[in-house]
Amino acid sequence: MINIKENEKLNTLNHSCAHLLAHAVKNLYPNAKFWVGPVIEEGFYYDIDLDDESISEETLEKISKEMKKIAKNDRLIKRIELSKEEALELFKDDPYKIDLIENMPEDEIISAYKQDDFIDLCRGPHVNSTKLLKNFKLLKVSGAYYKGDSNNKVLQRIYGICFDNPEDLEEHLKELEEAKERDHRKIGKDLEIYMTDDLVGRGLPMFLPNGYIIWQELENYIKEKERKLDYNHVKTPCLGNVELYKTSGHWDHYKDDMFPSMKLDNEEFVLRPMNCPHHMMIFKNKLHSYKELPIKIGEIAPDFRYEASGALKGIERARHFCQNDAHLFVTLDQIKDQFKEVVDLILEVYKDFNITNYHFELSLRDPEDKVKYYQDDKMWDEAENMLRKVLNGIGIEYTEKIGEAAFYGPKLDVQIRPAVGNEVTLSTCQLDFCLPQKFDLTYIDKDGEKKTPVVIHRAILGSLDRFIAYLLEETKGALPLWLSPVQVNVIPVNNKYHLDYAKEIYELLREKNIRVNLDARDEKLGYKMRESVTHKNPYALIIGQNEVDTNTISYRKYGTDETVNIDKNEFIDLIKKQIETKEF
RNA sequence: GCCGAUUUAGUUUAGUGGUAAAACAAGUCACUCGUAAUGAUUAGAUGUAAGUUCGAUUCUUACAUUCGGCACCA
Repeated sequence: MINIKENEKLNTLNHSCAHLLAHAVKNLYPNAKFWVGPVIEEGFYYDIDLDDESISEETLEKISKEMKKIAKNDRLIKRIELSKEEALELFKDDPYKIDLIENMPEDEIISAYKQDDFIDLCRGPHVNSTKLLKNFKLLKVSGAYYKGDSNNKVLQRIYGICFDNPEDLEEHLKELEEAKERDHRKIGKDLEIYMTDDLVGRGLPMFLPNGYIIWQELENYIKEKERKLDYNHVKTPCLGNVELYKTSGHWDHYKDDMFPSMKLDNEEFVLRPMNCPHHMMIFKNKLHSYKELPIKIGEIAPDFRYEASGALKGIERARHFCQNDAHLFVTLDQIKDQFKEVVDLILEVYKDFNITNYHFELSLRDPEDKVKYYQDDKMWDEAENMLRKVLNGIGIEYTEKIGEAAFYGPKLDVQIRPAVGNEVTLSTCQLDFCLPQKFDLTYIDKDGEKKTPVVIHRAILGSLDRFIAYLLEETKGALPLWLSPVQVNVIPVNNKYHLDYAKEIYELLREKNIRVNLDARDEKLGYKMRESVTHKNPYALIIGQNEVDTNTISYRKYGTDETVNIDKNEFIDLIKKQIETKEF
């Protein structure tokens, strides 16, 4: 997908198109006031204040027509330079522009661009005529909070994109349509991976047999990796006493995002939103020597969060999800190695799944934010610097994000972009000096003194739910053999003559623990082949007279159209090997 | 949660202020078939609750769902 922002030519074009949009809106809504209209990766948008009026998708058509009309008239786009004082005078009726201008440095030369009678404050640059702005499309309209703050007024945001020729525009629109086909919500429904139901509840997806096979394979896969690294897996309850979360600090920070508490007898419980406190208590269950550290406690743990209704998205973000969670209890000296071990594990897993389209973000606190973050500057500086050092040592590229840290510590996040929508975090690794203190965790050091361990929180597959969403989108539902719900689909050519032999093959594969389906329906081969392909079964076995006569099988691999005739056992060896190596 | 849209059969979609149309899937029957759809046939639907109306699936309102964004994301 093209990145408009980073393409110099298209960036300018889209920027000018945003002005064209504003111009058209001004013509149609003389009272409209304009906030900002930046270029983004996906094109451009403009935030507009229409008082109490809001723009519907129908209105978008009208605006689009008006834009075309202006563009056709070939207006010159002229740059005007102003002093701050002049700018304030020129835009005196527009509080949004005043806001922008007032935040500019005193001596800056302020520029504005004029086309016809429409003038807008802008740094530029722009194309020099509106006639170049022909190949655009207004994509969507939405509300957006002024300055991104949900306490502020909602402005109307219109998104669009502009190209310099109609072919590219059409190509882009086609790509957007194709992305919808890749959406895990569509694939998840088509391939019966998961379902939802209003009666069960909003944001509570249920994994169907196909989905749960993928789930179990992933669970086995990651647990095996973790066992090799001396993780110990535990199983803890999905709810906990409110006091547990008051102790950790989560209650103060997140109580509104948790399912409300339940009071019973003399206790008050909540469904747990994360697992750290439970694992802290497991560490605390007995006295530890420095010799035991690092202690690694892992769990495939179900969590519950009362996500805002607008945030829900299939199995990518739901109100119930299952984390591939672990907490590493380490000494100060071990942080570096253990953190590196986690990052290496992430990289190894990504290689196994052929995940290449991701980037690292180092999420730091915002030192100005005295509410969200646990207040201990020394602790934070120490943790953040240590992370930087480790990351630079490993030599991975990352971008620093201020104000994105957890309340208890900085973290390294791995971000990926789903088929539709915003970037999401897939994996995370967090450094925490805070919770061990709050829970008063200790170990006995070499010198016989009690010391507080440091905790590394980490999730490699993130949540299994989200990871499956990602896999479905990346593979378009054509999962690798080892993850496929049905690995081999056996199709007799003619039930009357070939069903017995097909059954024999079916049983043989089943005995070898291969997930096999026998399509014994009284249908034509073509019909059953078609279904095998639309269900994205990795292998279709064709069993007809040739195969019966020679005691062989014929297979067709998904994505190819050639049929291979092969000995039964040879075929079993072939796919067994593919499954074992987890070929992707 | 906010702004906007959305909701018709198991699924995908059509349509209407007066009997709701189709495809696929499902059932039955016939066909006995070599690599993406054999034919016939049967059954199956207007999210919920109010309102307007002689009459509402269609219009209005509320609620719910889903979608596109915004905000949020331990």
